[in-house]
Parts: sequence; C-alpha cells; structure tokens
Amino acid sequence: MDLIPREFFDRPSQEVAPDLLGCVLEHETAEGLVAVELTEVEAYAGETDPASHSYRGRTARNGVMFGPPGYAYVYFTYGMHFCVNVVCMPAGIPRAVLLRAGRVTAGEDLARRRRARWRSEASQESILPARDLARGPARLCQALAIDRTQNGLDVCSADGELRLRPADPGLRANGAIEVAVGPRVGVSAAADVPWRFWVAGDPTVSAYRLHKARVR
DNA sequence: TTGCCGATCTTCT
DNA sequence: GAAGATCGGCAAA
Repeated sequence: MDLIPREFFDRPSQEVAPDLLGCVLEHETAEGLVAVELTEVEAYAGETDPASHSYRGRTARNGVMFGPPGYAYVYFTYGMHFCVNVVCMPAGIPRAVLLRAGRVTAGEDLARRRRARWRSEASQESILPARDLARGPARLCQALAIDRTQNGLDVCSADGELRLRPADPGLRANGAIEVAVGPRVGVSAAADVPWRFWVAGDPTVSAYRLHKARVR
C-alpha cells in the first residue's frame, strides 16, 4: 500500500480536508499498529482565520504549521487532551487540517485498551461501542497513542511511525463517501465558516457542539 | 436527547 | 491571569 504523496498537502487546507475523508491514518508503536479511516476533518487557515492557532503568527507551539506540508502538528489542550493536524501549503504559509474522527480499521483491540478507562467493573469487558473509539479529535489521539512526541513527524514517510494512506479508490468511485459540510466544532471565532467536512451519515462522526465560554 | 459541569494545565496576553 | 480546535458524567426535560 502506498502513502499519500507530499504534493497532496501542498494546497489550501479547505481543499485538502474533504479529500482526506476515507484516507487512512496509522500509527505504529512497540505495542502494535492502529489505523483509522478518517470520517471527519476540519480546515484551518492562518492570518485570515481567527480560529486558527497561527492567526497571531508563529509561536513555540504552532511552529510546525509554518513548516513544509505533510507533517503532523500535535497540540495539547484543555489541560488533558491532544489533537492532530496535517500541515498544508509550502513552508512559511501556516495551514492545517484537524483530524477529528475516524473508524478503526486495524488494531481495534489495542485501541480499545488505550481507551480502557471505559470498562464495566464487573466483567472487565470494554463496554465502549466500536464507533466511539476514535469519535472526536482527542479520542482519535487516544486510540492511536498520539501525543507531544509525534509533533512534527512526517506522515509521508514509509519509515515513519505515523503514516497517511490514500482512500480506497473504490470507496470514492462508487459514491460510498458522500461529503457533508458545515461549521467547525467548538470554536468561538469564525464559527460560521463551513470548513468542517464529514462522511454523511457515518456513526463515527462526532456530535456538533457549539463553543461554550467557561466562567471561572 | 440536550445541556451543564468539572477536570486539568499549557499557552499567550 | 484567562481562555481553550475536549471529554465524560450526571441531571433535567
């Protein structure tokens, strides 16, 4: 199986995003391989997008977004969660696509163990439905064991531990992937921009949530 | 099924 | 010092 060529990512994130649906993200670790077929993504721009981490320029955190396309930008948020993006456009132009959800296609047992917090105490059997294993950006990272240490990895390298493979051509050809579009989830700024793309009707797509400002 | 709440800590103002 | 590209639990409807 081939990997997605770097040129695929060398264009605007809102063009790359819908084309990523059906593609397969896999992470190979000492524990084994877990792969997900992407069912939900969001595009983020740079200086023109107030919801983007790169809106206010380059910082220590978002540096990878300013690099060449085809690399993973992983960030930590809400004090406990990680999210993965794939960088788009040439170096110097900060664009990325957030990988929000997917369907586990390999290593389901391992993915389930990594999300093992959700078990029935009595049976020790996982009571988590398969569709919830990677249903949401932080859950997807949990299932694939993605954290800070994967930030900046090349997803176009066959030698890399984190890889992106093209969608099964059959899936798209026979219309099995119907792309739906809508506003992004959980963002307070530019909440009206329809840069969220998902596979219509797919149960692994996360629920839409309006951004809620928290009062402390 | 919807909606609020707390957890938890990094990043930037 | 405040807000955040979230998640899971629980109460209310």
